[in-house]
Amino acid sequence: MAGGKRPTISDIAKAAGVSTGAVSYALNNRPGVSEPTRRRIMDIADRLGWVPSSAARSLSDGRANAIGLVVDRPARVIGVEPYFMQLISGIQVALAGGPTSLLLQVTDNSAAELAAYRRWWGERRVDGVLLVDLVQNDPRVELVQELRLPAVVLGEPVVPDMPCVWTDDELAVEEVLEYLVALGHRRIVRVAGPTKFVHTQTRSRAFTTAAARLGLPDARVVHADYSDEAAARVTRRVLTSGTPPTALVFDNDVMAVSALGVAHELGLTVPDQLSLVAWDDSALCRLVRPALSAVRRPIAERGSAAVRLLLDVINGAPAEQVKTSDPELVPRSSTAHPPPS
Amino acid sequence: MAGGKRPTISDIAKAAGVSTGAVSYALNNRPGVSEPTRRRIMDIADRLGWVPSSAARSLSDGRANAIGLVVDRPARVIGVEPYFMQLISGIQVALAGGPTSLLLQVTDNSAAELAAYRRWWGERRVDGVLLVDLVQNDPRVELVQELRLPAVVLGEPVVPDMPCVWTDDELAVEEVLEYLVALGHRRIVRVAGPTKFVHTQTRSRAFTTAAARLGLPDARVVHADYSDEAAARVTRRVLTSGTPPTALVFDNDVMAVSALGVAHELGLTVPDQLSLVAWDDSALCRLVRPALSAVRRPIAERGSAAVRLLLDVINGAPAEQVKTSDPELVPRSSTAHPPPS
DNA sequence: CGTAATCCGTTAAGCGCTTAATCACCCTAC
DNA sequence: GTAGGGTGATTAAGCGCTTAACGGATTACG
Repeated sequence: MAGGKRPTISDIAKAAGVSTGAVSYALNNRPGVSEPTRRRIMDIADRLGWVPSSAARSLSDGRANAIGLVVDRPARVIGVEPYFMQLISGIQVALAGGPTSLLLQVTDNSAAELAAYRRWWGERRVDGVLLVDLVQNDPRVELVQELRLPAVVLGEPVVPDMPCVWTDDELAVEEVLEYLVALGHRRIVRVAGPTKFVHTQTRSRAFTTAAARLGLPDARVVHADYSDEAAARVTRRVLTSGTPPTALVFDNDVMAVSALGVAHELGLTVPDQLSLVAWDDSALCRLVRPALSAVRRPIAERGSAAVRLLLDVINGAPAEQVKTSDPELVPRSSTAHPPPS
Repeated sequence: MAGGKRPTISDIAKAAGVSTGAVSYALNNRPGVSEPTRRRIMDIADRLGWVPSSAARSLSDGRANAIGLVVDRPARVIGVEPYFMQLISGIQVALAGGPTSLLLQVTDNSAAELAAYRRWWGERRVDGVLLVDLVQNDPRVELVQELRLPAVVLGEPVVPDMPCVWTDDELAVEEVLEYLVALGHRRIVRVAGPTKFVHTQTRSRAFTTAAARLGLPDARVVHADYSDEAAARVTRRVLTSGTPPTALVFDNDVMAVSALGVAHELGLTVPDQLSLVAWDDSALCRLVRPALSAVRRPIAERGSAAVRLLLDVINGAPAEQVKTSDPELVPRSSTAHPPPS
């Protein structure tokens, strides 16, 4: 309680009249001390407000009691996306109560991200890491395998033997397309995030496949970078093309909202003349007028599940591939029948 | 480079044919080794890919090389506010390159936040902490002082001897009011965040003072909790009262956007019949139609400055109170002359 | 030429904790 | 009566690094 001096196990040992070894056994609930002694030691420990020094513990047992997350998105974009904060709050839920802390780093390029993992590993600062936004042949995967650094991917199981937590996005893509088709749409364009991301590719593939199955020859995918500027540019181009689509599906909320502005500017009313669907539901989607129909994914759940899996993997569990609950389309006011053509 | 085995200084010592002490001196750029030896040692060190073990270093020099940030906002709200992510990205900028990492925790009640600080201190896991969202007689201030845990407040200098980084919100409040008055508004209501926060009080006080100075008897402050639901409720009440205001000033972007929806629902056009100003500018403000006039604060700058100050304080520097650059009003399309009454 | 100062390096203790090895007892079994 | 087997404790080594204290060799100086 008092400021400055932190009690150590040897303070406890002195107070209890036993060796530090006994204190350690007692405090860690291991055999080697009698019940009365254990009780006495524990009483003294929390009377003194003892908390184990993480450095000492790490040094001796090799565990950092921390996991790392690095988010590689330019500062410009990072503030905008609610995704990460929701993810982090999910992570915390799974971490709460336990001895493990979260180390966070935000970088603005992939090299810095790799360097961060390497440094954390070298410093023995983390027991494992979470990997988000996987790209094709992601160098991080190679790195963590080379370093034997336990890691869990937040995303589809594309790397064999790599534990991951994923959400069935294909299902959601199909649901969205079927929903739009049921409304009468035939010309649908998907405004995707950067091609490099695995999840972008997954969704695009699912989109193309489902479009073929549903007989939509005009369905296509265009790319932007998640920013509102790029989305506006792309949307404008698409909407002013020869035979413009009647529905757009976006890879995040910001781009969808941005498109709403573009539609307005072009004199297109949403949803009567143009339907819009956002991915990742958010306050943004709810608040905007018209409110955006969106695919809601269990983001916090992903975070929690990933942490639990990572902690297991750190403890030597086999590399599972965990699926979260399914995403669902939340229809709001940005989708309706297409105008009669 | 290779997986599994991390080199230690004694590996380096062996390779260089010197003692570990010499290696330590060389690697830390301290006197005690000759230039050639130092160079040889350093070469070997980075050929081996040596990185100091943070646990070992902490244990021996007492430094954790980490700072902590705990954000106490309910999960429901956290994802929505771009504030924290921007803050974090500012924090990272100041941390980049150095040996210090960021430990992040999200809690949903104040007791858990206190417990987190206490635990980090006990575990010697952090060298200092950042305090956000100060409240009146904040128990965290007492705690860090009692523990002698270096801390920097992100907010106004209300606690003497407590280092802080603040932004001149009063100035911004005045600017906003003067701007609205210049447009012709006389009935202005401020929709604030929770009263408990010091920054809420500061702005409210500034608002009341400036309103008096400008001769606005009807100016008043109502409170919500930063959420869109609460804001909608409050806004609806205010706008349907006897003599409704012609301009509203909000404490965050989400509430302002929410109000936009309410206005729409009540058949009030923005900005012609109602002017809206958001605090903290964001993509949300830019993207919404009409785009919201907003007060832009240098949030990332705050984060960077706070980290720099905290690192100084940890190194024994005196408790400065640093002011960031001033906030500025960014006028957009949500503010205009009030309707002729 | 003897002594002091300087330079470069080694030794060893210590940071707080874990844990294998050991030990001192007491109990039981044959 | 002694070998064997538990208990419940202590001892001590070790995790990787820092750093005060020490020491041997070289150089400077009166």
